[in-house]
Amino acid sequence: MNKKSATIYDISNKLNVSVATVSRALNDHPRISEATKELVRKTAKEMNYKQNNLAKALKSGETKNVGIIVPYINTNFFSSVIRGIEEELSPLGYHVIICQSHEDVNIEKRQLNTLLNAQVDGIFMSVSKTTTDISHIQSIIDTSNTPVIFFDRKKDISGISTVTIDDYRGGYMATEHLIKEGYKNICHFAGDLNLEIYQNRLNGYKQALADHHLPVKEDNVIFTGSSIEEGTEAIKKLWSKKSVPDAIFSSSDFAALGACQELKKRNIKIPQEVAIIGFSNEPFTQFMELPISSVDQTPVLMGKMSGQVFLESVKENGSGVSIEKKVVLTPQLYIRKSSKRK
Amino acid sequence: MNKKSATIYDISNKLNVSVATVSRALNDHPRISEATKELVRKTAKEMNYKQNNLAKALKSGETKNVGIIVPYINTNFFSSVIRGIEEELSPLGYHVIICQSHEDVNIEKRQLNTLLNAQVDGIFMSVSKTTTDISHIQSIIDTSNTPVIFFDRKKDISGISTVTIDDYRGGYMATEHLIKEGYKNICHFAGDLNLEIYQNRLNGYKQALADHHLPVKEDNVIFTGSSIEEGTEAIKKLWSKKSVPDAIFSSSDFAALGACQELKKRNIKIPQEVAIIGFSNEPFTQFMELPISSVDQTPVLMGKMSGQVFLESVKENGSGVSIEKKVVLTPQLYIRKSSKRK
DNA sequence: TTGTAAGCGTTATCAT
DNA sequence: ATGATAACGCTTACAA
Repeated sequence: MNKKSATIYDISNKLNVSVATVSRALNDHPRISEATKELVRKTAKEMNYKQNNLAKALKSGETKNVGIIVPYINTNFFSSVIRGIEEELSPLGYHVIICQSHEDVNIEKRQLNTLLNAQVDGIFMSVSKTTTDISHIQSIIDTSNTPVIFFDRKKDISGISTVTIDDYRGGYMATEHLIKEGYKNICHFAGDLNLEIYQNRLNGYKQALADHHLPVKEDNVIFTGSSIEEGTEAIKKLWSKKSVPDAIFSSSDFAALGACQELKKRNIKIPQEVAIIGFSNEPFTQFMELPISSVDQTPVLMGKMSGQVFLESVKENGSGVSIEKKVVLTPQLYIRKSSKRK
Repeated sequence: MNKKSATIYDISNKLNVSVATVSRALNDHPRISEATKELVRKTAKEMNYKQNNLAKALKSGETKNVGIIVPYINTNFFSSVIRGIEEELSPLGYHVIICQSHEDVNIEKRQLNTLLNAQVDGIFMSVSKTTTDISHIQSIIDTSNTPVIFFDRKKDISGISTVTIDDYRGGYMATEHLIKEGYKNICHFAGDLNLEIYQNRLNGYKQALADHHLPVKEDNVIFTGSSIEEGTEAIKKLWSKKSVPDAIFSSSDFAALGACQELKKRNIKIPQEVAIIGFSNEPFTQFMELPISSVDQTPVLMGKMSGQVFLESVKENGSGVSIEKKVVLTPQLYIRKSSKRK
């Protein structure tokens, strides 16, 4: 059995018509008689003909593939964004290629090149924590027509569209919620300020305090990563001081979880003595015996919007113009037991 | 600025050498002088030459893309398997294309065709719950050389390699653990028996009971899906009967969680009155205030092994032979508070 | 060591 | 309505 699939030449030979006719018939070209169309389609099916997309792509320049670069794929947030992109683009015949940067700017750089090399029609990315120099991304804009779309973790590069949530507002909402519940000495677990998202959450936190005439103490801002351990460490550090906070707004759900665990160990009651609210609305936050309040980033929607922005820029590319889009989604506050005193 | 990227013809023109020489120089062909190689490489860089992989793929028949079909991407298990595959294959220049079947055999069928159409070098898949008829998969084997690898949720098709965990053993281990902790009336939340994995877990459960001379009661097997709600429903059903179980082995962590919540509502103490153990070792199981025991499926390893099996079959394809591989991984028991009475 | 030219499977531009 | 042929960008057997 020969597993090499049939080409339009094979059909052309069998039917004694030219390849051009076969190609046109298969593409439902208007100036081909219905009779030959029918005949070609029939024999194509008989011969188990499969169109070679590679050849088509080589001609058209479109691969119908898009690339996505994320730090890691197996977190709820990123896999949900990917799901959104896939669901938006798949019905239009696009395929989604996934790459992980492992939070390493050098890998990110390599993945970017390899995607470009794979001739993708567009690239979606969330930059790594170690991405400070952005020349590798800038150069894509300068040297290729491949549209790049940042989602969530963006950098300011002219010509690149972005889809983000309003992290400032998320920080503001979370903090204001704590204030309204009567907490007065609210501290913040801040993330890596190299990323705008963490800067914005921090700024939202500060502004909410200021707007409600509460002092903004630099001592109340603890820099932590996104791990459980760093959450417990932060509590140890805070509780070694003279004055302890009565609420925590953490920019990471995992750090919030670590804080919960450490507070429990110290027999400190949540939310009576200390309130906690996290960020990302990771699935586990709602499953806990003491469910943790959190700010949802609507990741699937973020993916879908990113897909739409890409489609628009593909359309524009044809018409010569290219407009930079900035989509900002509204975060959703999920208030649970960990921050409800009233 | 012209963003159309340079080809080997452009280099060939500029240097007054043939395209063949350029191609060979770029591919480090042994019979090209070091001088010209150097020259070609230099000007290639200057002209910002990027190899067109499409053209290369059209010639070679290899796209260096592989496809993955999973029910959903945004669960810990599947995204972790994907991560494993990506990490194994990415260093060899492969790209990973993701598709979701949404547990629908018709979508699965379409995705399969579209991947084949995209000329992927291999396909990894975990079949959907609704996949009973497998002719669409069988036909790939018959009509193409594209290797297919099943992971986790497999079907018995000759010629297809599989990477799974020993679900039978997983079920046996979990049940035996409960028995050794002194539980005697153990029930099982079984999944959709259309999938082998759930059949095997059920069989492992039954055998463990039999081996320890405990009665296997059909009443103690409740069929549930993988949701929290179905877990709570199962408890309601069980506790409406005259005799209630003192332990639950759930084939799903989510159903186990639902059970925990419902038992707690009824003031039934875990693990004193009832023990619970789940399956999959979802992240949330360890974060809970009452951590749930579970059986880990080593998903990242499963992905890596799948990648290796694929690489082997690519190698074999060249040599004409094709050996069907069956990799079976050992599940890991994670014993936590929810099932420790002693 | 380097050049010529065919071929991978399509689509599109001319003709007819 | 259909055919001949060039082109997409690359690799490679055959020549020189």
